[in-house]
Amino acid sequence: MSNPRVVFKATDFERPLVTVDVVIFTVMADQLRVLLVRRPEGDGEPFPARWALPGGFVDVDRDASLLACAERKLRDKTGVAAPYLEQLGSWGDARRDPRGWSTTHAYFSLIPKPEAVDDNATTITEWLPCDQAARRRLAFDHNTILGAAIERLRSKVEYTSLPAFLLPEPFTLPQLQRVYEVVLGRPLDKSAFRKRMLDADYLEEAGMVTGDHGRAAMGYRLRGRDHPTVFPRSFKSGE
Amino acid sequence: MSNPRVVFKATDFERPLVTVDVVIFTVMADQLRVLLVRRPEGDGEPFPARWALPGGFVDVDRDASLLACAERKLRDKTGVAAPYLEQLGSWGDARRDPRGWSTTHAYFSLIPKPEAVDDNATTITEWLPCDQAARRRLAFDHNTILGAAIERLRSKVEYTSLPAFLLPEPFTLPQLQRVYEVVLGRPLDKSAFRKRMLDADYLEEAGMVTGDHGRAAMGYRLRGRDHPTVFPRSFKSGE
DNA sequence: GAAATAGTGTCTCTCAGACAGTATCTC
DNA sequence: GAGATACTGTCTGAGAGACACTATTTC
Repeated sequence: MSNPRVVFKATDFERPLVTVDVVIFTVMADQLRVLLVRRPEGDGEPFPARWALPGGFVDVDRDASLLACAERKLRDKTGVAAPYLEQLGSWGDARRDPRGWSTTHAYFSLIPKPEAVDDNATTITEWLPCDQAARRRLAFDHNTILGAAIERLRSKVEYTSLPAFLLPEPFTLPQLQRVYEVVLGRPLDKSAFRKRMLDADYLEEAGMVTGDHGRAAMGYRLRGRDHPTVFPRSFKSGE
Repeated sequence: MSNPRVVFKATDFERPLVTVDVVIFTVMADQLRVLLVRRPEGDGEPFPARWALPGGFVDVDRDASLLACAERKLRDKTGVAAPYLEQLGSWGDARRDPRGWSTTHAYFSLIPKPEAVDDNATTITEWLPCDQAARRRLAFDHNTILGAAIERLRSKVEYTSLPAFLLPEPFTLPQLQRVYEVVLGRPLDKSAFRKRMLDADYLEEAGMVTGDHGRAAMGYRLRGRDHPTVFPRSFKSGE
């Protein structure tokens, strides 16, 4: 469908680069950790050998949508297929990537501690404690993105069931409370915690689980794995 | 910088289209309204003559960043330079634009009722009550985006000072309460409302304002126009 | 003074946190 | 039974909503 007149078409604009990055959190050894990958050192690669968030270009032939692209990248790096995956935001400007005006669509994901470190030989990856990762000088503007992800996570943990996605099912309430405490960085009252979790009615019993010592505990499963539950109030009013 | 070897460079990927759309809210005549623009009818234009959110392609030569691009589009359509502008999210897939795989970075903005409808002759615009706009069949996936914006706004109004950005300064507490009620679609208790607003300490007195009838009221200004204030709790616990 | 609007005081109920007590498991 | 962990009950204090009351303005 060629146009005989000389017309400036909107699609003739020079197009920015389009990428997707995923901030993947888990809890290992009572620490909140994030997955980083090492940038390749090939010719013309930006930020060679720097640590970065997993991500890359949208492939218009393979990816039906941005979300599908994020899912693909998550699957490639962790093997996890049905995680909690939420959009974090987008960043784009002329200078974040030396190859040109570029945009990234950042997602953030919560997964249970991966069984085996799915050692995809092509990339070097590392599960780094969040605070350490935030202090490293990452590639691109990934410090900004990671910072936003941590902030969003910490904030949402105050009033949502998000931490449940960091645990393998079934999990017990004490285990869940521990995860909340790890992410928030402060202890919570057991009684108040249990009241909130059970009143919210987002858990379903899944039989008793016996630990190493002490009394056995009830195991729970999420009632809906697609959306987190929002609690009516925050922990520690006002704080 | 040509490379003698035949190397597939990442930047050789086919690039999606990159656009920015802005959902601009205001309150007029005790109604929450959103700005829509009519799509042009030129040759090859998608969704000719349909209503759409204001937006368009990122111009890599003019726009330093996505935010700057959104600010430009807002300024062009409303003349407002320093509004409340927040990123809403991004959408992108192979089918939302007939011209090809496209992405949009959506922002949402709150502005006081514009003085004069800045009738930029080049585009037809309309301030449409939100609910009506949401029922129209808009161009692209703009119904989805508008829906997300309304949901985000309504949700944030429950626990933030966002509605203050919908009013010209100085405003009185009764005026502010009216805006809250308009956006939330339900009445609020005067006493509780005032306590919340004043306790949050985000307003600064700006002299008495006398209305048409009745007692004069204290006028207020926002202490910080950059970030909204988050209240410790929501209106109507739990609801 | 009446009408209209702005602003305050008080009561009550709910709910989250504190914390102590009870239950059940392993050794 | 001791130690460890899971779970529950009760008290208390803070805070939001309901609602009635007071204050200040115009006519």
